[in-house]
Amino acid sequence: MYYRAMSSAAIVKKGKGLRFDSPQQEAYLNLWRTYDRLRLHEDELFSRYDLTAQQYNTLRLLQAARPEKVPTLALAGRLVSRAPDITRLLDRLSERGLIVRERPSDDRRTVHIGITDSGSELLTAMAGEVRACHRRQLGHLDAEELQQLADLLRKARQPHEPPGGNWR
Amino acid sequence: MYYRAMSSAAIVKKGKGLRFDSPQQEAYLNLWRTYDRLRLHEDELFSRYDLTAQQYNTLRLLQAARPEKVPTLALAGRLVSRAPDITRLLDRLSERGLIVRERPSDDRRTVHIGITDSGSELLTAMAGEVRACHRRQLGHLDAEELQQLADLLRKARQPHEPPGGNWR
DNA sequence: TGAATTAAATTGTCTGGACAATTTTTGTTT
DNA sequence: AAACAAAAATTGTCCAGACAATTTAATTCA
Repeated sequence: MYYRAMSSAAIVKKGKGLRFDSPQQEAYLNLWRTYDRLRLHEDELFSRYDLTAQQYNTLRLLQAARPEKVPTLALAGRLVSRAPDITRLLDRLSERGLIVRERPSDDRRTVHIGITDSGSELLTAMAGEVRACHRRQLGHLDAEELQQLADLLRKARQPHEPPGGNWR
Repeated sequence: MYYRAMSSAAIVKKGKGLRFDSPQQEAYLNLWRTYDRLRLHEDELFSRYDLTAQQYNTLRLLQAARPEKVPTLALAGRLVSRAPDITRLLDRLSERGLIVRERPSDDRRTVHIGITDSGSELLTAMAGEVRACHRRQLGHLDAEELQQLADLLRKARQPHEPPGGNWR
């Protein structure tokens, strides 16, 4: 009786810190906050190279696909974060000579994207700093914790991945 | 010898899926992707009420502080995501009558923010849907997994929290 | 074959986020 | 007390994200 009458907010209450309405909300807000905090490190690094995290990620995917080229839509599907603005993102990389676009004659609807030598060299030049950044972000967790975290995160988003997704 | 000569990328390689340069990168990219996927649910809900997640979070914090009012800077520090634009965020909420601003006469530098009845009513009206949203996001994890996830996330960001932070 | 449908990318437009610079008020120092 | 420094908020400006609408090309099918 008492329990049923209790507001749901009370369930997670203990001590006198911040409260959450449910364990799901607690997990989600922690996810948000943690992402936001760790992102600051990446942003600082990438902005020194005039890149956004999304742009770097794009270059990284193109590098992994090399020497193949990747259709725009396939690329968009593999990006970490949704990209309704993929065309202009590619415009910016293209203007700097980091990628090339090419319309195949057999299907002129699609555009295939490849990384240029200049793009590859940029990634190589950044590699050390990127690794150092990830160590600053999460170097204080041991191998088992990192594994657990990655596994839990995969499980958390698993129902929300599109059916034929390349993530997973 | 062989191990040292191996490229760091190879360490995480196995099978033929996507590769990561390091366990830290793997964890971080999973964090990013998972946040991005789960965020879509919230965004859909909040946008139906013409709110951003950040705005909703602001109202939620003000509600929790009620009937106290909260100085702008203290509010900014408790928000999930960094808010360099706090003034205009509050402008938008204020124009809709969801919050009130007040300049205390003893320190006219600060502005104290409070939620209005109208703001409270909005939160109440949304409460059910918000809970349902969180269940859709993470309802497939059991209590132990949610706890583990939240704990790991807290530990992951712990070195990156500001010293006197209200988050933690 | 020609019309309708679908696929893929691009463009227009608005809003919010980032960051530097500025204003207003208070505190401090000699 | 005047000058300077610090705190808090606001404003200006630029850029990326969201989302709808449009264009271009390929496929289907009647």
